[in-house]
Amino acid sequence: MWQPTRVEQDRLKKVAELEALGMDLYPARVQRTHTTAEALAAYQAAEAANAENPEEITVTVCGRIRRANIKGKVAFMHIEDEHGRLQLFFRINDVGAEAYEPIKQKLIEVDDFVQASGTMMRTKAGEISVRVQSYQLLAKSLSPLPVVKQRVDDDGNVIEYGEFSDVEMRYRQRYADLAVNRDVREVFKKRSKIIRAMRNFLDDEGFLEVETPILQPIYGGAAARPFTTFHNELQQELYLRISFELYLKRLLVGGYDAVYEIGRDFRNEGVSYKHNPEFTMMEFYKAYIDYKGVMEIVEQMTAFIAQEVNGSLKINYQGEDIDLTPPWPRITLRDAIIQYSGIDYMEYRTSEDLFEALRDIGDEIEPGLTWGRMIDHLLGKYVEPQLRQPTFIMDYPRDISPFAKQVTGDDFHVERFEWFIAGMEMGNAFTELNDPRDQEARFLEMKKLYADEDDEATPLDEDYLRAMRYGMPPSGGFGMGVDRFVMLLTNQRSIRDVLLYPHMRPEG
RNA sequence: GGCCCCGUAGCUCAGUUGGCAGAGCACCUGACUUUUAAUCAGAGUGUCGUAGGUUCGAGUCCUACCGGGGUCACCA
Repeated sequence: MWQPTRVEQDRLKKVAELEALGMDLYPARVQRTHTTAEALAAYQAAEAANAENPEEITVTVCGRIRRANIKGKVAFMHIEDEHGRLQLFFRINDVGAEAYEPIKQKLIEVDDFVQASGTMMRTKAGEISVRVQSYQLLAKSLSPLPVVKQRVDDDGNVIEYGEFSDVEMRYRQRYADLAVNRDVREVFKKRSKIIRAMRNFLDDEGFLEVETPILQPIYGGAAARPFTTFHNELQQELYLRISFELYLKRLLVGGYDAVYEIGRDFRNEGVSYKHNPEFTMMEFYKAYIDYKGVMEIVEQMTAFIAQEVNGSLKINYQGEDIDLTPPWPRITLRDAIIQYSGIDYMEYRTSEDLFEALRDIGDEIEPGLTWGRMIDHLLGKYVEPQLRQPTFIMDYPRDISPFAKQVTGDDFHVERFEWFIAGMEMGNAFTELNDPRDQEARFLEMKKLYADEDDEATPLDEDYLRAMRYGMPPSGGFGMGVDRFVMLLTNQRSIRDVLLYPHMRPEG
C-alpha cells in the first residue's frame, strides 16, 4: 500500500489543481516531430548554412523535465529523451498568461513529461533552445526521482552534482536508476550492441540461430543444480535448463552443420559478483571442427565484437589493461597448474595421493573429492585468478568432462578448454564426444562417481543416447557466459550491473 | 551457510564520552522577462531498518531478526 511522502502529498495537491483547470494529466494523443538530438542537429545545420540569420525551424519535442528554472515571467527547462537533452525557453509573452500560470506555480515541474512546440533559437548565453509557443503535459509524475544535478562543461562532458548510488534501491527500482543515471542507460545500450554483434558474427559464419526448450524433463550438459517446477495438467516434474548443450547437439544429428542459441540458463547456486541464478548463455556447435577450431572462432568472434562495440581490441577493465588481440596463449591445464601451484598432478594419479600433495603445500582442501574435482580446485584456486589476459586452458581430467572426446592415447585427459579473462571463466568448449557407447559409459561413470551427492546429480539422458546412435559428425562445441563478457566490455565490476533486473531477496 | 562492514530527511552524508535530531542539494513560501549546479530572502519536512534489553536517559551500548555490500564456502 502506497503511503505518500510529504513531497508526494504536495504533488497530489498539484494534481487536483491541474484537474481543476481542466487539464488532462495523462493524455492518449501525442505529437513529436523531432527528438531532442534531431532538433539540435537541425538548428546547427541551419546555422552552418547561414550563421547570421538561420532558417526558422519549427519543432514539437517531447521528454521528461529534468531541470526547471522559473525566473518570474520567463522559465527555462531541460527536457530529456533517450537521445539527449534540450532546453525549453518559456516566456509569458509567447505562451500567454493563462498557459504560463501552471509553470509559474510549479504545477508542471521536474519529472513530468511534456510536449512543447516552438521555433529553434539560441539564448543570450548561447544554448540552443526551443522558444515555446505552446506546450502540453504528457504525464504527471507523482513521485520525485532522486536529484542529480548535471552540468555540461566546455568539452561536452556531463558533470554530475549529487548522486543516486544506493545499490539496493538502484537494483530494486531499476527504472529510477535508469531515469537518473545516464551512464547506466549506456551500459545496457552497449549490452544490446554486444549481443547484436555476436549474432551478426555467427550468422555471417554460417551458424543457424535456434531455440530449444527451457522447461526440460531431464537437465544436463553442465555441472549445476537445477530449479524444479511442475506442469499441473500433465502432472509432470520439470527442470529449468542448466545448459543448451544436449538439445543443440541433437540438431547436428539432424543435419545442421552449425547452430547457436543465445538465451537464459538457470542454476540453483550461490549468488556473487559473477553469479546470478538466471544468466545469459551463448552456445554454438559446429560440425567438422575440433576444439582447436573452436578456439579460432572464439578469438575471431571476440575481436569482431570488441571492434564493433568499442572500436578497439584493447580494453581497460577495472584499472587493468587487457589486450584481446588474437591469437591467445594456449596452455595445458597440467602445465598451468604446475606453473601456479607447483603440483604436477600426473605424479599423483589417485585421489588419495593428490589429496596428500595438496595438504603438503598447505591447502586445506576437504577430503573425499574425486581426482578430477581436486584438479578443478587447483585450477580455481591457483590458476584462474592469475589469468588476466585472454587465455585458453586446455586438456581437462576425464571425470569432470563427460561430453568431451578423449585426447588420443591419453586415458586421463579429454579435449576440452576453458577461456579466461581478468581472472574470470568466460567460456567452456569441447571436441564433442560422438561415440554413443563411450557416452553411455561416461553417464554411468558419472553416476557412480557422484552417486552419494545430490540425488540425480547426473541424470542419464536416454533420448540423447538414442540421438547419438544415429550418428553425430565430429564437432566442436562452445558455451560462454554472455553477462561476464558484457561486464568486461562495459567495465562493470558486478554481474548485477549488466543485468537490468538482478535477482534480489523479497522486499521486507 | 561462516566471518567482516553498512542501514539516520526525497538524494548524498555527519552525528563526540549515552544528554533537545544535523548539513548540502531537493521540496515548500516569496522576489526576479535570456537562466543553466540560476540567484536572493524565509521555513527542517524524521517510525534514526525492525523487535526486545541495559540505563534516570539510547541514533550511540547489548541480543535477535530483516535487507544490502564484501569475503570464504558451494558451483562433478
